[in-house]
This record gives sequence, C-alpha cells and structure tokens, in this order.
Amino acid sequence: MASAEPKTTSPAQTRLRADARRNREKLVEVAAAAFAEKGVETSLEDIARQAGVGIGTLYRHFPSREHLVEVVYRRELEGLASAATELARLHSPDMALEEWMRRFVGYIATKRGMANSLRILMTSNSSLFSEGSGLIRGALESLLKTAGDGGYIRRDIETTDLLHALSSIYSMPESPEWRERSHRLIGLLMDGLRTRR
Amino acid sequence: MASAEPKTTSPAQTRLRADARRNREKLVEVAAAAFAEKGVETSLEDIARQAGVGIGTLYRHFPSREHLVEVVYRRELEGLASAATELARLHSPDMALEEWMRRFVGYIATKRGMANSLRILMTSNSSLFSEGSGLIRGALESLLKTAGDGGYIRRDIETTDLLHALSSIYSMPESPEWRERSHRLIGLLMDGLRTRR
DNA sequence: AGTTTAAACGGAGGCGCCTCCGGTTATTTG
DNA sequence: CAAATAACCGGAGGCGCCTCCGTTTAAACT
Repeated sequence: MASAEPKTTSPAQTRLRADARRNREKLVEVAAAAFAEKGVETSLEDIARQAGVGIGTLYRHFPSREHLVEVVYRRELEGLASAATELARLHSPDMALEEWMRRFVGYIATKRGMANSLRILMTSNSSLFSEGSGLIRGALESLLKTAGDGGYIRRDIETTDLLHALSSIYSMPESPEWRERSHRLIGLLMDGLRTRR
Repeated sequence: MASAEPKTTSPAQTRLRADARRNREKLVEVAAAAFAEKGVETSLEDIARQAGVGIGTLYRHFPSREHLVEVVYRRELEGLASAATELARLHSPDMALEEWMRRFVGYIATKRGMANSLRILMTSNSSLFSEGSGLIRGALESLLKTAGDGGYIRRDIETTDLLHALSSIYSMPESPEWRERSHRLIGLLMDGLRTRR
C-alpha cells in the first residue's frame, strides 16, 4: 500500500518544489496585473520578465496563453466569491451587498477587452464557466439571504434576477462614463431593494 | 459632375491596377487551397510565397488574417450557390439536388478545422454569416422547387428543414468515416424525398 | 555534511506576424 | 513615344511565440 500524503489540502496535487511554487505564484500575480492593465494580448515574455523568470519557466507552468488566462480568471473569481463572506463580517448586510456588487462591476470591467480569448476559453472549457458562475451565484445568494433575513432588503427578489441585472452591465457600450453609469445602476438597484421605514 | 465608371460591375469599387488585381486573385486562390489543406492557421508567409508575392503585398490586400479568411469563405460560398444553377442545367432536377448536397458537405468538411477563426469572424461580422446563409438557402430553395415542380420529389418539404438536416452534419463527430457517413445521410434524405412510381 | 538525482530553470534559436519605406511599374498626360 | 506620377511591390527588421536542452538547485538519501 502506498502511504498517503498528509500535507496537501487537495489530494490529487503532485507536490511542487519550493522554488517552482514561488515562481508559479509570482507569475500568476504579475499576469493578473498585466491582463488587467493591457488586456490578455500582452506579451508573455514581458510577464515572465516582470516576474523575474525565464520564458521557459512560464511555458512549463502554463503550456499555452489560454492556460494562464484561465488560472488568473479563476483566481479572481474565487477572490470575488470569498470577498462576500469577508464583507458580510465587516459591514451591515445591506452595505455588504452594495459593496460586493461594486466589486463585481470592477471585476467585469477588467474582462471587457478580452472578449475573444475568453470566448475561446469558454467554448473549449465550458466547465470553467459553469463552475465560475456557480461560485458567483452562491456568493450573491448568501448576501441576499442575510440581508433579507435581517430585514434590510425585501425578500421577494430572486438571485437570478439580480445577477441578470448586474450582468447586463457587461453589454453596456464602452465609454468614459462606463464606471460611473454602472455605479448609478447599482445605487438604483439598492434603492429598490432596501426596505423603507 | 464626375463622369461615372462604366467598366466595373460593382459601383463602389475603386479600380485596381492590373498587376494588383492579378496578385490579389492569385493570393485568394492559393489561400483557399492552403486553408482547405492545413486549416486557417497556416503561415501567411507561406501563402505569399506560393502566390509568388512578398508578404507586404499580402498584407496590403488583406490587412489581417481574418480579412483573408473572410474573402476566401465568401468566395467559396458564392461558388457553391452558383453551382446550383450550373448543376440544374446539366442534370435532371433530382440528380442536381443530390449532387449539390454532396458538394455542400464537401464545403462543410473544409470548415471543420477552423472553428475558432470562423467564430471570431462571425461574432465580429455577423452580416457575413447572414448573407452567406441567405445565398445557400436561395440555392437550395431553387433546386427544391425545380425538382418539386417537375414531380421528381415530394413538395411538402421546407427548405429550412432540409438545410437543418444538412447542417447537422457539421456537428457529427470527427472520424475517418465522416465523409462516408455524410454521404449515406444524403442518400437517405434523397430516398425520402424522391417520389415513388 | 556530502552525494545523488530528478525537478526546475532560463535563454538561445527558429519561425511567423506585421510594419515601414525605398524601389519598381502600370497608367496617364503631353 | 517619352515623361511624370501615383499606385503598387517586396523584403528587411523588430517583436513575440514556443520549443528544446544544457545547466542549476532543492530535496532525498547515506
């Protein structure tokens, strides 16, 4: 019988050497910033340089551009989902909801430029999409429930509907006031949601 | 008043110099063959070489890979549509229909590898898609009508249905017998269509 | 601590993309 | 037919992609 590994959280993960893990994490971090700033078409060699590793190292960890994009994408999605519980701890339920929606919009904003790469990704790996949207939906749902239970907002709102309203922001025309507009929309939604006294 | 150009068929076309037109046509021809054989990811420099022109010339005529793909795509579509009238002249109506459907399948076959580029193309230029499908729909419709009017096939079949049946071939799993399968499907469709005596 | 080894590194190299511009050529004008 | 000119040609060059493999190093073993 093979002895089990008691160290790793996820079981099917082959342990990485310390330097390898450092490099990998640095790469993801740098890539996230680069994608956000210049879109997913940024030079991978630049990313490797900024992370202080050779291009070979980047390609060993992420065999293709899409792999890297996927990892960054998923990481951000998870961050967004876990922000929900964090916000719920720090703010009142309604403020937590509002702030979370703002972050959601901020997240979407970084995805606007990368339509094509994302599309390729989604069609070739649709599980990513469904898992991702599941995470987000879960986060929003729990925020809604908490705020609803506490009497901060009305309770006759479906997660799906709100999610839909938020997603529509994605298809808003590109413009300088995009961010402002989307924040106004959130304010509007919150006004509608909050219970009057 | 500016004097009108009586030479060109399409009015809004600025006349090309003779050598330019030669090169352009040669490029499209070579590109069509190359795309069919090795998919749309083929090296554009190879295409230029095979066409006997410099890479600069290729890029002047087709500013991006997608432009070239689009032109080739449209050309083949038009060829397919015009083949319908040609076939109708040479064969009996039912044979014309059958042969045309075979060619349609052949056309689709060349498009299997290029899913991504085509998808990008479609989403960024959806008119191409609608115009294209209009063309081939028209072709099929006229073949159907002629054969129906002549009593060769039943008349209670909608163009849309047949088109749908044919398109389903596109999503058949890739396999060595793909071509054979699709031809069997066409045989089956024709059997169903033909009137019995 | 020293040895071993397999995992990880990183950059050179070959290829394709696309741009830019000095040279060439079809076409127009006299 | 020659000169003028605008259109066109083509390939060098700079950059990024990705692979391959000789070198380095973390980690396991003694």
